[in-house]
Amino acid sequence: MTSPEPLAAIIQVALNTPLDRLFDYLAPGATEADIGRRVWVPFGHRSQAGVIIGLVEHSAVPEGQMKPATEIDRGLPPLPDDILQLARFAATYYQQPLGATLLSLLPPALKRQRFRPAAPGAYRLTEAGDAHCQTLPARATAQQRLAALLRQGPATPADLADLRAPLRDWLRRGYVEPAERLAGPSRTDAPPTLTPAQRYATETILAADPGFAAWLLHGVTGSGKTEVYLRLIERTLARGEQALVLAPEIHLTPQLTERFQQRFPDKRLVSLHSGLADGERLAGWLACAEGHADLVLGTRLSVFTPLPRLGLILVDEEHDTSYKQMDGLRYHARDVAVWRARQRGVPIILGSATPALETWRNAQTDRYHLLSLPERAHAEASLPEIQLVDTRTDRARQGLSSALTEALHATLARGEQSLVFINRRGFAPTLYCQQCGHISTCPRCSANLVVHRLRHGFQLRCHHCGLASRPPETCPDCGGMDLRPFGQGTQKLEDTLTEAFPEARILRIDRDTTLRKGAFAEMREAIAAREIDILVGTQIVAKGHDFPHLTLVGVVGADQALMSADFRASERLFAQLMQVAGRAGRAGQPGRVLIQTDYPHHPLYAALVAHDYPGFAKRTLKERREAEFPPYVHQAILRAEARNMAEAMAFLDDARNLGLPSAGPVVLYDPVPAIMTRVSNWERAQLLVQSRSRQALQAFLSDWITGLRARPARQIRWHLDVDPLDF
DNA sequence: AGCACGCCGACT
DNA sequence: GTCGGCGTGCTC
Repeated sequence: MTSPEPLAAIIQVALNTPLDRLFDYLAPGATEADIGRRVWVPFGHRSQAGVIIGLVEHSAVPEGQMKPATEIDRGLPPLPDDILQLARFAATYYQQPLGATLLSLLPPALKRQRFRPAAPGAYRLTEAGDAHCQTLPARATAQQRLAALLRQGPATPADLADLRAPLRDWLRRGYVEPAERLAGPSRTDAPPTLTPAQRYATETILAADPGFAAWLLHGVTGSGKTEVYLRLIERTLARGEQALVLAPEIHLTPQLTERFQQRFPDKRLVSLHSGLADGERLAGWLACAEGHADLVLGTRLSVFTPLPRLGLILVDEEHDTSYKQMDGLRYHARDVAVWRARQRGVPIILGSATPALETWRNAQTDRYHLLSLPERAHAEASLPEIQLVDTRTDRARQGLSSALTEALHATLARGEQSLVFINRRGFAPTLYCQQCGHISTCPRCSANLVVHRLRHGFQLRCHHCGLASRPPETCPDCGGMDLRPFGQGTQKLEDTLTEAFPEARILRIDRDTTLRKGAFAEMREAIAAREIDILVGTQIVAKGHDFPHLTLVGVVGADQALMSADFRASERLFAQLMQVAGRAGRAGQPGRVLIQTDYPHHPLYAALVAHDYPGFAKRTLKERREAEFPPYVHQAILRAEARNMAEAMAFLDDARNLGLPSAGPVVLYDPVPAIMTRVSNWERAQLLVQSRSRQALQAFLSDWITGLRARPARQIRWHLDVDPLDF
């Protein structure tokens, strides 16, 4: 009992290298308690941060080769066992080395030797602190002043500038804790009354057996999914547990954060996303890991945050493709979240108006429990009326049909707001020679150059490699003088609208106008303040923002996606149109949606007009089953890039031959050039691998990748994408 | 992935 | 005679 733990001489360290193995270091004095801790070790010719994964007494590494670890960081809490397990799962499932996985889920600040969490925005008294204040002797003048300040509510570091010594002492003794922000004017509005569907969903989940269960909350836009989340979180917090809420985009989190903080003013809320400065992100992460934070709201990366008291996981807009990481560890945060919920034995709720078909099928086969919110939460807000404008008869001029133009006029006349949605930024998608039909293409990519308008003049830009150039004066092919922008982009549509509605205040929202930090928030405020009549925007405006005065949505250029070679394009289009349609008409005003199309009889549009997601899903799933596509099979893609296509294809041919003997039930298709054949002068090819059995695929992949990594791949860049979302 | 070692062309 | 090109090989 009192005997010291045996002195483990050797630690196994995970490091950020592409080498899929651990490295042993001498660390006299290391104990089991150091597992999960950061450690600094000499590696090759420099020093690296690693994570201690295990302790051993003997190593296969020859004695003379083993180096001593430089320093174990015992100042921070170690990564808890469940996070190590979660990382192990993700590394195995997504075929990424454990070291690279672990170090990518650590806040970046922890990978540097010197780091400092940002000072919190404010401090506040804890319950213990409150009690302590009652018993303060009168002569403890500094503490008396501190108590007086803090008992009025949270105080900022500036307020407490001359009280830093007692503050530090109180922090250490747990009388004071960091507060994420000053509690705003504490709104004590009674929570809204639940609709019957909301009440049913809430009560069903609350009444369920404790432990893991996955719920799909399928609710049309405006049906009040967030209110259901809030009720579930309320109970989680009341039990002293932590809730983890994932949201797809940084832009979306401020709105949610505000709403959550207002509802739970005395709880500590942390928001985590990659837009934070390293210090802020570390501070938030530590608050979670140390159990001080009650509610975590974050983008996909926050699924890996240590949470000792985790009691509930929510994934909002679970179908959103930004949950899938597109490089490095190519994980899907929703899927990792489900695994984590099961591991921790807590419920998880996936919310969406248009669930991913994978998720919908899981609900159909009872792996997930389905709960539906079929109506909008406000009795007076009915679903928007979706109409198709047949652009074969009502020809669009400069992108606008007469039906849409009239509707915009009428909306403007009523003093209400409109949104024109077009998923193409820039001025026009191509520059076209009237004489010979030449279209300007990127010299480095197999893509057309997009025309952008600058303050003076035009620019050609490649949306894939970033190349920007001046438009040629004459056609490079035939010398023709008549080069014209062809087609519609947000900028041109903005011009067209300005001309057609000179009296309207028009605002364009796309990635180009929201690059500046805070720009998006300003625009949102301008819209809320009714300083804008017509919005023009890309998908960035489609996602989850409430614009209460918006009653008309026009959709331009949607047909584009119907032509895509990607089998998921129609699923994405349906979700996107449903989402943008949901922007129309919320608080009591009916909404109207006009979609311009050359294919008014396409079944996708028919389902959309009927607000019939289940019908769309049923039909699409049937097609997927017949074509042997996900979710009926599981896929992985081996992608290769080389300076020329032959090399990329040769690498994949070779990889295929390597895999064939052990493929078993796994099908290896022939390598093919990627849809985007060339990007930044790298030619790309891919090899699709699939199986009905996820286990069989997993087993195959791990051997295959090990074999692939073992062979030299000169001049080839390659990676494996498990459960790829695009091709 | 880094980063150094290593063996062949144009420069003070 | 050297600086440096990036091929190849290693990292406890």
